[in-house]
Amino acid sequence: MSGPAAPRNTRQRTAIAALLQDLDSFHSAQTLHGMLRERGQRLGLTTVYRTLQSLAETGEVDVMRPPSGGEHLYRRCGEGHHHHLVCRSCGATVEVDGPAVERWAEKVAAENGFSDVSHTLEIFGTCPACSR
Amino acid sequence: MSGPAAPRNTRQRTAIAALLQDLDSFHSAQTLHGMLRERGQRLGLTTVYRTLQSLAETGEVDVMRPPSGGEHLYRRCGEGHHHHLVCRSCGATVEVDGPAVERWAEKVAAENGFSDVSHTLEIFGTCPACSR
DNA sequence: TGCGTTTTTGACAATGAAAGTCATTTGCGG
DNA sequence: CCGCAAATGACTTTCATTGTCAAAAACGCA
Ligand SMILES: [Zn+2]
Ligand SMILES: [Zn+2]
Ligand SMILES: [Zn+2]
Ligand SMILES: [Zn+2]
Repeated sequence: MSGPAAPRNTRQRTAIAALLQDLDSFHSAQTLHGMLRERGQRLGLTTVYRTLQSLAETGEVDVMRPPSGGEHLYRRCGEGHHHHLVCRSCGATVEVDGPAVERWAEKVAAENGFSDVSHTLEIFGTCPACSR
Repeated sequence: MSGPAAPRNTRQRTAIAALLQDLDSFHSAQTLHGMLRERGQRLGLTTVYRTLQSLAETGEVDVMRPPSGGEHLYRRCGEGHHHHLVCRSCGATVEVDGPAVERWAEKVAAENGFSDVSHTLEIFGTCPACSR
């Protein structure tokens, strides 16, 4: 009956979590790994991949796949369901909520007899700083 | 001043377009290539990739990247902006419209000073046929 | 604090989708 | 039918991500 064993507190996992706390935009595993090395951390890229995956599974970080293609991007986000307004140029991200959208998605799915419904929604644009 | 030269009418391009007309769910380049070969068509995978990319650029097909990861999926869709309600199990797809969502996205972006706005939105679920 | 068990790590190899290469083929305008 | 630019495809390359497995580290317990 014991839940799914909590991950152990390793130096690497702690460093990754700490870095994500400091960042407010989405970054790839490779970029995060680079940042950590610059900070003097010694860890493997494989570990970064695995840890991000683990954090994503428990909902501690959000994952997004940019429509333009390329790597998966990760960001430490607030609790609960939300969406993102992301700057295409600098990655600056604003968490947004849309209760009406949530209801609309549920309704559309129900009308078509779909069950077990989820959705993805991201808004992209150029942020004020970048449009100068 | 001449527009961007129209693509030539090749046997391969015609076959790909024709196959997409017959299908109503999203499929990967590899899957489409396999289907075409089964139909007796002789063409290279590279050509399928290139043609799908070309069709996507002109908006003749929609591209989606499943959140679960994996290959890009393509589907011949109706004109104009719309979104998709997709069965996670069989890929069955319903095109859906949400004018209110469009306005909401615009408003959220405007409120945050973002310009040049676009968005992605897909709804996933289990279709009636698959939930039997 | 020392031990034993189990998880985590990381260097390296393997995978696989997608893009690049380039010689050959082919559509198409004249 | 000619000529040329675009398209094709077998092959190579790229590169994000996952698999492997021996060594290292965490943690419950004595
Ligand atoms: Zn988020
Ligand atoms: Zn939502
Ligand atoms: Zn289905
Ligand atoms: Zn829309």
